Amino acid sequence: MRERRILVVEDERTIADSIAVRLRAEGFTVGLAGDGPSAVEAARREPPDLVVLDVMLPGFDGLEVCRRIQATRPVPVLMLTARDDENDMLVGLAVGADDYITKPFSMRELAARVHALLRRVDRAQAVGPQPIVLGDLEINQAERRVSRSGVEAHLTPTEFDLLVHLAGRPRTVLPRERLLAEVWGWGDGAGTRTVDSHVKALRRKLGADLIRTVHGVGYALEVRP
Amino acid sequence: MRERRILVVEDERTIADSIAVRLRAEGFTVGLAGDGPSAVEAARREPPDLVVLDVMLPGFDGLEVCRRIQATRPVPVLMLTARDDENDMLVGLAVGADDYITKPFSMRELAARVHALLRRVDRAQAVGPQPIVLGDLEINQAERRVSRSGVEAHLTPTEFDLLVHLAGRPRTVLPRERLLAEVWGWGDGAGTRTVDSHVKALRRKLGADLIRTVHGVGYALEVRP
DNA sequence: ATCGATCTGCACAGTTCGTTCACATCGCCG
DNA sequence: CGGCGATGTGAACGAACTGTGCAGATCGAT
Repeated sequence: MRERRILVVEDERTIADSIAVRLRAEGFTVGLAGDGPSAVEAARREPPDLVVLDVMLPGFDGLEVCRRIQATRPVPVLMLTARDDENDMLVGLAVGADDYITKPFSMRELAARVHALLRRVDRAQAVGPQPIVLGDLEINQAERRVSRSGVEAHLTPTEFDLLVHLAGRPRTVLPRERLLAEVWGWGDGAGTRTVDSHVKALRRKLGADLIRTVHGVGYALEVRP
Repeated sequence: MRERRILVVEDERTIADSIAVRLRAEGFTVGLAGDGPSAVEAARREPPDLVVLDVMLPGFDGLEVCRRIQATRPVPVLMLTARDDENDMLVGLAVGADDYITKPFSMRELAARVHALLRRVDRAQAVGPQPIVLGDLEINQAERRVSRSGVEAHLTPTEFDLLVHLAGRPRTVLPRERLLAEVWGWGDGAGTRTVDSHVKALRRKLGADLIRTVHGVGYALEVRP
């Protein structure tokens, strides 16, 4: 994985340093900013993968920073709020923060939140072929392996591709034509039962309840814990 | 991308016009409302993609407007608040606003916020299109699932499409001919009882009080909390 | 070229769905 | 209150859709 850059926006030097030390120990590259304007400037100069942001800041406040940073490019934001200040939290989440943590907090907790946030974003962006986990279904794209409830199933190439496409939009009903277009690359496969055949194969190998058929439309992958 | 509709609710004519001009220049379709009731009416008639809402309004206040508009369909709301009135801002966010901006503000700033909000919403929808929520009725188009008061009902394709059309204009009476045209694509279905049959099926599956019949005209979907 | 695995499309069967019909009710209006 | 047209109701028929098994075609490896 490529290097991760985190921008820490915090005016209290002690806290800022503690955070920086801990995050560097976790393998991140850390940038620091002590006020609003320099935070925005830093974010623009070197776009971070995540921002740790104190709501109480000199210059203009953290919410404003959050908005301005998000204005140029969507980036996950972890907000630091005063204890019990539910207002800050509410407003923060409203203007685009993705998570928050109340002072005082432990560095261990902060690091955990940071990792969790990055993981969430990674999954959302589906950048790398990291294993997809949907309930009891596990799909390892890199190894082209699939298992359900820990039991591995042998899938043919087409079956695997079809499953991955269904898993890409879990629970969503995908019309046959769309599957034919995306998996098979057919512009028009009207009147073909090919999709059905492969769905049947998937059901036989992974369980009949995995794929829901929506009459007159198509199929959807169910997610069951 | 499809055309974006923005509803501006603002009683001061000068400000409203300035906003409209700017947003139109940005490529949006802009609707205007000068008071609470007409705002709610306008939102129902032509559901906007975003609402710019002044908290100070004649009729009933902006918060009430916000609640009523959101009651039918979740839509991002950008609130205009008086300077330093933190109460307005907090309450606004509590009732469903997604961002706020304090007067006075520049049109450039407003446009930036609008774009940022729409981007955020898009990102959220990329993960999963939000279900339509109308009172105790919930319609998930992507999954083609419908539930009322948390109880899921199995709908046939036609029933689902009909319901979605009715839900698109809640409380509005839709004539049979129009439903036949939009759902069935029939130019002329005079003398047919098809609509009635499917309405009956919907009532049986989702409750008799969901759809109101207007004698001699057609049907309307009711919204009850 | 041969073999095995896989893919595709078809025929058949079972199921679901849509439409219409006949009849019962309802609502409007004089 | 009585009649007429509109609507609710249940059943039934045919049409459309999907599940299933299978055979031929295709592809890649030996």
